[in-house]
Amino acid sequence: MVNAGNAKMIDRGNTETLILDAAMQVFLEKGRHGARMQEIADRAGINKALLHYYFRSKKNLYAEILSRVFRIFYARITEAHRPGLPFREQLRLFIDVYVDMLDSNPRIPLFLAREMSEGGVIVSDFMKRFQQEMDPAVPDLIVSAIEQAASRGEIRRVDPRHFLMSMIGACIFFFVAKPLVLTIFKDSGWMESQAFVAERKQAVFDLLYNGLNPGGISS
Amino acid sequence: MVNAGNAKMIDRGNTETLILDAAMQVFLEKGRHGARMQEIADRAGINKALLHYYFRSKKNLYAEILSRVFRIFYARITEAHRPGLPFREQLRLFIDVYVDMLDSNPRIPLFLAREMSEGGVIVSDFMKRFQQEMDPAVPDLIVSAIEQAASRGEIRRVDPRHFLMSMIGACIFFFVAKPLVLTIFKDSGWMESQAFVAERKQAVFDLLYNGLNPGGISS
DNA sequence: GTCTATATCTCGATAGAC
DNA sequence: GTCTATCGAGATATAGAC
Repeated sequence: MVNAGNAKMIDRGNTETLILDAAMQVFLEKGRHGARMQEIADRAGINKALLHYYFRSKKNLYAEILSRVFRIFYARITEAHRPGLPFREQLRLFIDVYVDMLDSNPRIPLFLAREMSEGGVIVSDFMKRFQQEMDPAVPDLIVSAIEQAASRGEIRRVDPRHFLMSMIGACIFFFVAKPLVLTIFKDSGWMESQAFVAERKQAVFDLLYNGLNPGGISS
Repeated sequence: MVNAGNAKMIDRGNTETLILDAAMQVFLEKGRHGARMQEIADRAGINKALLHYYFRSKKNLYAEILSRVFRIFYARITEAHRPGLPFREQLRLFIDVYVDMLDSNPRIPLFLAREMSEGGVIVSDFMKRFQQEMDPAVPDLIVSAIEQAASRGEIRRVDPRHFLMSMIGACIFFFVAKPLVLTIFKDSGWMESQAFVAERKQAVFDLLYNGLNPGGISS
């Protein structure tokens, strides 16, 4: 029997990976409380008992997934930083990478939002750890990029922290509130179109970079 | 016994109101699935059975609360529209009212975000109904305010829909991601301070209004 | 209308065979 | 390691007295 190991070839790698993949799907869709261990087992093609064999509890499994999601999230952001770039291009790159990530993982921001609404302690813990391990941390890099650009006179002087919050908010909002936004602008075809994401990026970039124009208005 | 009615005076109004108030608190804190009927009953000072007497099921009660929250949300936005104002002041007023609302109801955006992550169908339905009932609807008012300002040359020409998304995102982000943001900028005192909200409003206004500057850059 | 008591059900977790 | 069968906690919902 040459094909004796066939069944095993389907779960390339081990059962643990199967579980993690299934758990990620379900937790992303249903959230921490909405997710059902039964459904995770089903999607992994195993049974509930095995879940508890590998991960002691649902809580453990969830923490594992949260860590995974956060790592994806954080890794992508890190890629978006190119130290040598002029701020203009740095900003464009950041928005590009960030929005693309959201577009190909549309459940991540919702997942994190749900986590936030339950206190956000776990995510904040990961963030703290990442900030310590990776030195300098990503937010600090962005902050200093803004400060340097202001010193060079490329942009006006702003509080980098406020700018960061505004930028991320502008990038993320659509993906969190999509159903609502779709209702508001009845023209559903627009937002579903291939061109929309590119358009969105451009609009955000224009607004923000223009907003940093040193020849700007006094408030 | 002159005071025979004393007990009733505590629940000013009827039991239904007591329940709704308690339910709103609990649902806002714990969300649809995290909320417990027992806790709602406790906070209302009654027992579980009575909840089901007034509202047939938890789902019903939740829908009632969702409607309530959305009405608050929508009503505040409506107030922020003054047709005659120059766009600059209109924008400032909008940000002011919106951020104030978020600041005094910090759980609302998280609550709505959670709802979104479960599909957002109910909220979208409310939105649809509101848009039909109130004519013209709030989003349309803002959109046309932007278009008129562009026609007058007060601001550059932008897609009002994109601007709206960016603006709301910039206003709302901090309130949704607060725990995470607090971790990122370790300086906790800053964000807890009395001045922070005013500072945040100003930063968003500056960035956005500057971003609409007609003498802006080409992208 | 309001209460106590309880039915019914769902789900996470465990026991124990293989 | 993986399965079947089941326990037990905790939740919504209902029955029925007052």
